[in-house]
Formats: sequence, C-alpha cells, structure tokens
Amino acid sequence: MHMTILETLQNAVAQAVEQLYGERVEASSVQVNATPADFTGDYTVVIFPYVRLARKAPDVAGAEIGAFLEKNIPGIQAFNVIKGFLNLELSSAYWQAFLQSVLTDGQYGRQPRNGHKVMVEYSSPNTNKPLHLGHVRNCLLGWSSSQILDAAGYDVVRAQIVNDRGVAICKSMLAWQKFGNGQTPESSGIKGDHLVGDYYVLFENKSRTEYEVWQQSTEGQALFAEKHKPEQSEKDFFKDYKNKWFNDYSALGAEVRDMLLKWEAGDADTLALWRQMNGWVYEGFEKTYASLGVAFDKLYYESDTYLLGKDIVDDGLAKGVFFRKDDGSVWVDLSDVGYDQKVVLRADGTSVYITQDLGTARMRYHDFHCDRMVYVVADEQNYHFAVLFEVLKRLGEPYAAGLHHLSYGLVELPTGRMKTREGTVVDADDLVTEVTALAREQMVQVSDLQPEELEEASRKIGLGALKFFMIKVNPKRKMIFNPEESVDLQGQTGPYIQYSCVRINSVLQRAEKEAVDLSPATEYLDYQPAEKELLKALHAYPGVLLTAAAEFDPSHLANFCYELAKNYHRFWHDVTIFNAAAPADKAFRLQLSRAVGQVLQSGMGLLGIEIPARM
RNA sequence: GGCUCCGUAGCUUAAUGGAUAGAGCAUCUGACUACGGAUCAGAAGGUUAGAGGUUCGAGUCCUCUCGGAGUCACCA
Repeated sequence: MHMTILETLQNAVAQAVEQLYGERVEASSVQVNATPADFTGDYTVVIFPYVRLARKAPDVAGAEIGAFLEKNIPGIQAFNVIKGFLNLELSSAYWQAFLQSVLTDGQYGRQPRNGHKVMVEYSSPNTNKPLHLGHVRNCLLGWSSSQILDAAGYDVVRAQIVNDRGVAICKSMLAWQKFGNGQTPESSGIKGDHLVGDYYVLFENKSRTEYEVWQQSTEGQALFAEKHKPEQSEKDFFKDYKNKWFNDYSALGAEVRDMLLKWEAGDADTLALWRQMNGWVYEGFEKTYASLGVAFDKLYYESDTYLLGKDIVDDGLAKGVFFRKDDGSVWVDLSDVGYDQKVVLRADGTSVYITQDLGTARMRYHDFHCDRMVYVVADEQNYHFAVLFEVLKRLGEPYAAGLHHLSYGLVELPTGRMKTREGTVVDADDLVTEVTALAREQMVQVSDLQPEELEEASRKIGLGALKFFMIKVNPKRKMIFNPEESVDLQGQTGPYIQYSCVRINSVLQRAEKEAVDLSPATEYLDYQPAEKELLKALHAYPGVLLTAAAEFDPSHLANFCYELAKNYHRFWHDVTIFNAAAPADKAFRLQLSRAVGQVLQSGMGLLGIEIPARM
C-alpha cells in the first residue's frame, strides 16, 4: 500500500523542518488542508507551527519549506506563500495519473482490511408494535455506519437485539386472547406487526377505561381523598397514580402479570401464543426492513439474554468493582467519575437492565471476538451507556476500549414528541408509502417516464429523499420531521445527487452509442476550474470515508456526495462534452464523468441510497 | 438541584484550532435554439446566545451567565 499524497506531504514537511531548522516534528501533526477556492493551489500546508522553530517570518519559512517540497516531491509543480499558508499546486501529470487510477480501481475509496472487527447493533425493536419514525432514523444510521465501517477496512457484524419478552408483549397477547376471536394476519389481511400492535393499543384502551371507571368508584374516590396532596387536582393525582393502580388494583394488570409469570415458568400454552404472535411480528418486520433496504447478520433475542450477567456480578464482586448491601442487592459505585451508585442485582437475586447488557456484551465478544462494538441508540440513553462502558472498563473486559455509543437525537414532529396515546406515532411502513407517493406526485409533473419505470423510480427517489434528509445532519442533532420537507427534490437533497448520476449515465450511454474513443484523454492537461474542482473532490473521497468511519458519522459522507454532485452540475453547465474543441477534451470529460458517477454510486450506496436509471 | 448535550442568516444546517464563517430552503434578479432546467449564475440575508480568558490565530478549547433538551428507577 503506497502512501497517499497527503501522507507524502506530511512526511516531507517534517523532513524539511528537520533539515532546515534542526527540529523534529511528528509527520502526523503536520496540517495539510485542501486549498480554499479563491487561492491558487491544491493543498495548503499550515506553516505557523514551524515559525517559532525556524525563528523566521512566516512567509520566509513558508518559502523555504515550499522550495524543499518542490525539489523533493515530483508531483508538485508550483507553490506560493500567503501569510503562514503554503499553497501547493500538483502537476497535471499527477492529476491525470490519479484519474486513471480511479477508473482502473473500480473500488476506489475502499480500504484494505485493517484487522479490526466491529459489531454494530441497531434497530432494537420491541415486538409489541410496528416500527416507527424513530426506528427509521436508527436503521438508516446503523446501516450506513456499518457500510462505511466495512468500506473503511473493518470486518462488520450487523446485529439486532430483539426485545421479545416482558410486560409489553404480554399486553398484546392478553388482549388478543380475550378479544381477538382467533384473528390472524391471514384472516384479517393485516400485516403481522401491525396486528399485534393493534392489540397492544386495544389493551391500553381497555385499561384506560377500567381506570376511569375505577377512579369514580368508592374505592378510587376514597383513595384520592386520603392520598392526594393539598394543591393537587383529581386529574393530576390519578395521572401520577396510574402505575401504582395498574400494579395494585387493576384486574387487567393482574392478568398481565399472571401471564408474564406463566411465561417465565415456561407454561406451554403461553409460550405457544408468544411464539405465534412474535412470529407474526417478525414477518412484518422483515418486510419493513426490506423496504428500507437494511439487513442483519445476527439476531439476539432478549428472551435468551435477559438472565445473563449474573456471572459478571460474581466476577465484579471478586474484583472489588461491585459491593453487596445488607439486603443482598449488589451495587457499583461510580461517584468518583461523577456518576451515581447503580444497582446491578436486586435483593431477590434478579437482574436489571444493565446486568443484561453487561452479560450480552460479554456474550457477543465470545461469539464474534469483535474488538469494537457500536450501539446505535437514541440519546435518552446516554447516561446508561456511559455507566455500562465504565463498568465494563473496570471489569477489565478486553473489548472495553472499543465500545462506542452512536447516540442520535430523537425525531420529533412539528407538534412535539410522538405519543402512542395521542396517536401521533408515524409508522415506518406508512412513511415509506407516503414518501414514494409524494415523489410520484412530483415526478409526473416533470418526468416523461412510462408507468412501470415511474413506479420504480419514485420508490428510489422518495426513499432517496427521505434517507438523505435523515442522514445528512449530524446524528446527535435532534430533528424535527416534516414529511413534505423530507421529500424535497431541489437543493441539498438525495434527488439532486441522484439527478447528477442520471445525467452522467445518459452522457456515458451516448458516448457508448457513438463509440467515442477515450484514449486521447491523457493528452488533456489544461484543466478548466470546474474540472479541477471535480478532480480535487474525487481525491478527497477516501479521506472522507475514513473520517466518517472514525467518527461513526455518516453525515460526512452525505455532505461529501452533495458537494461532488454540486461540482458536477456546475461542470455540466460550464463545460461542453460532446461539442468539445478537441477529441482529447471530449475523452477526458467523459472519463471524468465516469469517475464521478462511480464515486457517487459508491458513496450513495454506502448510505443505502439507490440511483434510478432514469428519472 | 447534580451530570451530559445543544444554541451559527427568517427556516434547515456545514466548518481535524487556520485565510473573507460555507451551503440549501424561502425572497428578488438573471441563464446558452445546447450533453436532461429536479440544473446553473447573481443579489440580499451573520456581533456564530452573551461576557471574560488561553493562543500567532477561537464558531471550535477553558470559566461564568442566559436560553433549550435529555437524564439522575431494585423500568427497559
């Protein structure tokens, strides 16, 4: 693997400083940036750090280092110094060779395997209801991150932990048992995950009715009279009291707890019903994942993992990381790093959420020997993951240094947070249907595609718009989701990029039809500004991939794709291809177009965005 | 209240401590009889919430203030 030009520059600058000024600097600390558009040059070395070492004025030191680089690096044809910035111009021969290497490579940007293995966990649904808008952002981040990590040299295992047990699914099961009359996805024509979700909602409705009746009962009223705080209204009191009521008074609540106990005891009928209803949900999830274009290599089920972690508790006690209280509960004290004390095992010996995650982490390591694990989970759980990672570190787990929480901001609606009770949850399947329809609607205005091609294209464009909209912003930013805005076709959008690819394809097809000879391309050396910008953008691609991987942030790649497409649109406008003055010009521009198309296809592919043939 | 994160143009946002803070939307003005106008060019829009500090250099790092969000369960 040869050095990139950037590494070459860094090394050469370090050498220059040592030879000229007798001071050692770390090559990796040398700052090399792309030269801003309004200055002459391709790359810029920041000279300020060496001014003190040189004991010379910035422009003098810059000129000396520049002369050294020009003499020692063949690809440099000129330089200029402005203040403390050394602007370097690479030769046309360098750029020619670079373009040819991109075209030959076919997988340009993709890095060799780096020997690391990373597990990316994402989606993590509950099985009591269908996927919603929040899962969509999660899936898009998880999928694109995993693709980017793969391209950056990691071996990737995509994992999903399915929360398939607990009170929630029991609510769906109980409602179905009591009110379902044997309804199935087949008999009702309702997608399995939606059907199970409908019974969850039904349960909540029945439960609410029961609660309202109870509130007016003598028992309820007596309780309010006895327990409400002086200033508290009846409504507020019962709102706060809901959990307590559900556990202590509700008949439905008792039935659900009974069902959960039966499940834990392995009751055959309960397990059969549980398997059946979860099976419906999985069929539904599969369709949703397929429509979003995401997939998994490994599924973990909470029903298999919820008891894990108890051996770790013993381990932690032995290592002195945990301590036992008088009641028998086990705790970890993280107050020295600003966190609280946290229970890891209840007094009755049962585990809590974090115990399970401790055990699951260890199990995953044993399954795959990943030295990195990424958890794609919304930022409400930042504290939980900070604690989890800290505990794993203290336990001395071998993968502890490679843990990362890819935390992302919740998706909210213009009206606020989504609430099941208020029916404002945006369903994932509906969303896909809606963006496809919106794209189709807008397409018929501007496109002359035939019906069957239009259908395929509107799916790719609607999803392309949605995905790009959600991926282009920094994950940790909270996002307000507005369906119309998310399928904009103009400006900084997925379709804008798709359109540039479609243009490229149409040009390349024409070139093929006319059998244009591409061999004179290498004779073309006097680049137009728009062409040079494209070359520089292509050149940046591998670095962008590495940054996106290192920061677990696909938005870098999304923004790169947009910049590249924007540069191509400008090139298209400024420079003619088929009416070019000379065969070399035409051939070069076709090759350049092909390279851009190749990189856009690759980059968008990593984001999970497909390019339609026509649009 | 403790801890964490966030605050950039009317709106959505970009910027490994580096040059004049860069885009898109919306607004206004323009673009070749042309390779696809879902495009391109231009105008206008900023005290990067505020005040100090570190630095040759701060949107970025530190301190404080203001504003917003999340979290602080023997829930998951």
